[in-house]
Amino acid sequence: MKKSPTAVDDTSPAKEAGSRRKLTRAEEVRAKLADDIVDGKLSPGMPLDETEIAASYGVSRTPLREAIRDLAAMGLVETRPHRSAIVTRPSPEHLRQMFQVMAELEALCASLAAAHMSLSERRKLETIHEGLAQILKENDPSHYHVLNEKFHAAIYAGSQNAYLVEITLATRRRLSPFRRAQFLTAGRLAKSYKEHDLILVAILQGNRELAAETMRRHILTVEDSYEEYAGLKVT
Amino acid sequence: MKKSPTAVDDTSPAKEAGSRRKLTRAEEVRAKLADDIVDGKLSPGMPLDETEIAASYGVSRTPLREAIRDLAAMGLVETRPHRSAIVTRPSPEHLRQMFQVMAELEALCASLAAAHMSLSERRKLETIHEGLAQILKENDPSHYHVLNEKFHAAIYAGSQNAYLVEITLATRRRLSPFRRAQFLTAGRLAKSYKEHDLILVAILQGNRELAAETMRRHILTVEDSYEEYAGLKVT
DNA sequence: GATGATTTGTACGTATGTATA
DNA sequence: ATATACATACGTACAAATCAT
Repeated sequence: MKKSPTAVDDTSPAKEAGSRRKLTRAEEVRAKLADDIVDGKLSPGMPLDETEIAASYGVSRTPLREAIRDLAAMGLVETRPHRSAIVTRPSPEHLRQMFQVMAELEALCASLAAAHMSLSERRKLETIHEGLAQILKENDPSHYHVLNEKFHAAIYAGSQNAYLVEITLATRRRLSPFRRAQFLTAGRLAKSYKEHDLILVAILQGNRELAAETMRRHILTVEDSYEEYAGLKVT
Repeated sequence: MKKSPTAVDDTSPAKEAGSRRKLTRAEEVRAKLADDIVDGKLSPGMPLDETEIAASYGVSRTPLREAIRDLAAMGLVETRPHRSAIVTRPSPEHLRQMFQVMAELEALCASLAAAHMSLSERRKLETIHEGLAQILKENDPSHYHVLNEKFHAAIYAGSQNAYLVEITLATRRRLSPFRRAQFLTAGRLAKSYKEHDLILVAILQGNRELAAETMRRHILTVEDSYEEYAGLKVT
């Protein structure tokens, strides 16, 4: 596991759990580029020169082009014929819309999880939450981020709906470049943990409405936090 | 407009409204393959031989491979390294999950539309609905289908959320191969129209909850209708 | 289980379209 | 506006992996 800490897994369209089959060059390059975009090493708006990048990864342009096409389908880059692909730079309005949908998707996950999560899944979620409490004490944003992803992923899985998990993760990945800074704003760590606590309780109680509502609020708070950091907020 | 009646538009990842720029070969082939899958000319499980299909379309394997990769990202085909891509054949369980998510996405669209639809959008929706009434009299399933798509698309647009529109349309496209037969079941046309009527009224009244609930029911009824037709239903 | 046939994955050269002087 | 430079789109050849016998 030498992936970057901020990497969102499941870069593949159709993914099997632990299958460690040999990757094609196109898949390798796609994974690397996706990570670089998700954790901000490639900034929104930046053009991706095929020849240049292919050379830098030591592959020909063919697999690189396939990788870029996948990234375009994921929404991470935008392509137009005969022009370089560029890292997606959504307008503030489009970003707002994506956060709104993200909030609803996660709320739906939470609601379904409250209804259908298995006992072992509930225990696992609690364990992750306790881990977050530990990290909170040490005030370590980067470690918090990793476990935070797991907390949310555990709730997605609890929905017992693979398709919902798929589109929720895909949306999360698209938003990742714009959520990175969230834990840098003052006191966000502690607030996030408290929100998680409310969500966890609601899910464990099997209260679907409450789970949905607390999760929705949690996500929209993340958006606020980003806007605050990025200086987009009017407030 | 010589596209097949059942074709779901917006095959492109990033689409501009009326931009009629010259398509690349990869885009042309992708559009054709997507249509063929969506309206069932290519059956789930069928392998797509690259050499064969490339020859049949008169293009080389390079653009064809790019097209297949896009289809894989859309979920219309499944690919595994060094194996032929096959038209996606979801399990009954996975199909159920997709319909569940579809119902929630459309319900969200309807809810947001009830809150935010513009006056001209409302009028357009009414016009479409009246067109459906006309077609209903003539009992013409194929024409009903075309306008039915427009009815739903109009509601998506009314949500004022481009990202929601994007993923809802994408989900609809993925489900299309499994919804084709819905209007063949007895009386489905008339029932569908009545459901639309309830949805329309709720939206025009600005009743978000009711709009969501009537839409959710409508979609799940479509699923039932498919299952009935496909013989999957236990009832 | 090994070997040949078949199909996919990759490299590279040329054609074509875009941007800029 | 025309031409030139440059990046992408596509075709073809070969390598590598799968499958069929």
